[in-house]
Parts: sequence; C-alpha cells; structure tokens
Amino acid sequence: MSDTMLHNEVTTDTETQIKLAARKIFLQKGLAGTRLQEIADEAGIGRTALHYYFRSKEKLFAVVWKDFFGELASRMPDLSADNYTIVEKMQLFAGHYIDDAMQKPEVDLFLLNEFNKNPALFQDIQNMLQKDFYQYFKAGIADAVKRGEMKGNPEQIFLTFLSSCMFPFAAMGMIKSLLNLSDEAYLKLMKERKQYLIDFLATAFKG
Amino acid sequence: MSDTMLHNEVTTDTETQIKLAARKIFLQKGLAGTRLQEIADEAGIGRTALHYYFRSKEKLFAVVWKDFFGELASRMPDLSADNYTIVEKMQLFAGHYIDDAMQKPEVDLFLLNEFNKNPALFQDIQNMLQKDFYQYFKAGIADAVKRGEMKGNPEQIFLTFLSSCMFPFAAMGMIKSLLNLSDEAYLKLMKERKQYLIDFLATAFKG
DNA sequence: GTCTATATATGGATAGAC
DNA sequence: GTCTATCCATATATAGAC
Repeated sequence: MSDTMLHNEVTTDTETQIKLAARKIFLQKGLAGTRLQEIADEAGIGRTALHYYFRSKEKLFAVVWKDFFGELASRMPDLSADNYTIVEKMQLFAGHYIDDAMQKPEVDLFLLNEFNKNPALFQDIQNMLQKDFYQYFKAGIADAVKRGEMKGNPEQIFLTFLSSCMFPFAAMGMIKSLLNLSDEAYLKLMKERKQYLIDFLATAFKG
Repeated sequence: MSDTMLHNEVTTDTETQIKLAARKIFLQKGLAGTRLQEIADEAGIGRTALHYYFRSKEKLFAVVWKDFFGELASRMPDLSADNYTIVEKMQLFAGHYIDDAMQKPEVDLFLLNEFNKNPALFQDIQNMLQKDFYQYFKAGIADAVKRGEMKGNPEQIFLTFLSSCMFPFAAMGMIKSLLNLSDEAYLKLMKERKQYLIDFLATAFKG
C-alpha cells in the first residue's frame, strides 16, 4: 500500500497475469471447457481469488474476448487504397491471415466454436472489424463479377475464399491425422500455403 | 421377463433410445461439453441408469462414435469406376457431401473438435473411409498435375478442395452472423452451393 | 485491497434395491 | 435384468479473514 506503488505497476501485475492465463486456456478449451482452476494455476494464484478480480467466469471471458478481438484486427491489412484490384486485396488478406494464424493456430477453431454456441458474442464486436470486412469483400467481388472478371455468386466466392484461409487452421488436428503430419510438417505445409494461396487466388474465380 | 418378450424388441428399446439421445447431444456439445443428465433427459431415463447400459461416458461415446462413422461413409460416393476424371470425382464427392451435410450440419464442427482434442480417435476408424479417402484423391490430383491438367502442390489442392466442402458447414454459426442469415437463408445458400461448387471445381485448379 | 475458508451445486460412478 | 439411493470428486460462487 505504499504510495510508491501507485502508478508504477507494470504489465506483470496480478490482473494482467490472470488475463494472459485466461486467454491461453479459453483459446485452448473454449468457454464451456475451461475450468477456473486451470486459469488460476496458469496465473499462479489461488482458485477462488479469481472472483475478486473478475466477478464470474462469464465476466472474465467477456473481458478476454474483447481484448482478443481488438488484436485480431491485425489479420485485416490496410486495404483502403483504391489502387488495388479486389483480387490483389484478397491476396493481401490471405497472406496476412496465414502469417498471423501460424503464430496462433488455435484461434480459428476457437472462433468457430464460440460463434456457433453464442451468436450474441457477435453483437459485442459489430463495431470492430467483422461486419465491414464481409461487406467490403462482397462489394468488391460483386463489382468484379459485373465486369466479367469473376464468375459466380459473390457470396459463394467469398465463402470459398474465407474457407481457403481459415479451414486449414480450424481443422489443424484433423489435417495432422489425415495427412499424417508432425507439428513441424504441418507448420511447413501452412508456410508453403501462403504462396500457394496467393497464386491460387490470382485465377481461381475467373471461371 | 416373460418369454414372449425375448427376441421381439424393436428399435425403440431403452438401449436404442439412449444411443439416439447420446448421438444428438454429443453432436451438439462434443464429448467434454456433454452432461450425462442431458442424455438421460433426452432419452427419458434416470441419470445414473445410463451406467447400467454403458459403463461410462467414454464407453457410450465410443459406441456412438463408431456408429456415427459407419454412417458417414455415405458422404463418400462410389468412385471406383475408372471412367471418371479426378475433377469429376471431386465434383461427385462435393455434391454428395453437401447433400448429406445439409441433413446434419452440426457434424462438421463436431469432427473438427473431436479430432483436435483426441487424435487417438483417428486410430479407431483407420480401417473405414478416411485414410483411403485422402490417399485416393491425392494420387489422382498428383497424376493430373503431372499431366499438366492441374497446377500446384497436390496437398494444397486437396486442402482447398476439402475446405470448400467442409468449412461452410463447420462455420455455420459464424457465417449466419457474418452474412446476417436466418436458418432458412443459410440452408438456401448451402443448397445453391452444391451447383456453385460443381462449376467451381471444373476449372479452379487449372491454374 | 487482497486472498482464503467455506457453501452450494453438479458431474460421474458404484453398490445394491427391487 | 433394470433402475435408484448414495458416494465422492470437482465446479463455481460467496462471505468473511487478514
């Protein structure tokens, strides 16, 4: 309680430790699968002390979820410049996405699960990147279709595009089993996938 | 205990009821997320009575998992005939896959989760469809690449192919939120996707 | 303000009633 | 053979100790 501690706390204070621990466990196990005990152990704190800092498991999850989503914006490169074609923007996005996902491959399946179980979570982040992200690409794709540069329903094209980025990470466990890959071999495959996807996107939707 | 009941039991006996209930709940919630109470309620039986029919939760899951996988073989059309090109085989598979997945769209995310959490589950079904399924398509794609009919790494092509079939169902919740779709609109989009994918696969990997 | 002892609920499994 | 009363472990949350 000394005055000297008042505004000097670094990012290693208890509250931050808890947030980091919670983030790690929630990402691995999801909301329902996470036990507060695990978070407490990871944070090096007593189990019930968590309730002092965050009233409940749901409250803690809500905080982590918001932090987490702000950070996810890094998967969205700056596409505001008009001197890119929609295909180039898709290539840019795919490249950024894979670079980022390779650092935290658990994120993709986590997102699918939490959105699936709790659609309300989407409301929380409407103002962040998601809604714009879809409308942005859909409009660009629709334009390209009109000009005859792409073939097919813009919604379907968008889904195929998103699938090709997200699925290989969301399905990490299945892919490792199915293709019989070690952790290293899997990461190598994902690294190769960056260039593959950029090449693929250049022509895939021309029809 | 009368003799008349011995071999006459239909598929509505308690054991079958439990299996059906377990299948439904496990698919929705996964192994870890499922509470035996829910299965018991769904089956109209006491909670602890489950232990009489199936010794433990894991045993019950194992039974359901096997049944479930046998049934999944329906997503694999007969591709043995040699008079199909690999592209035609991919189109056939995609069509069957979407028809089947529309009947039970929870299956895809369930599979991703269970394979991710428990790689050992894969061993159980090695003799069924999966291993062959991958090697089969990979070999066909590699041949097409050699002949110059396709461009790119066969593994990446396979991943993109699988992504385009599986992801739209695995990400159902996210897609409904992101595209702002009702249940009906989502199913309509998936129905359209069948023809879209068949058209897409015809040219997507030509490079 | 920070954390712990304790309460309450719920999950799964066993032993044994009918 | 079928199901229930009960046990034990674990989960979250509160009240209160320091």
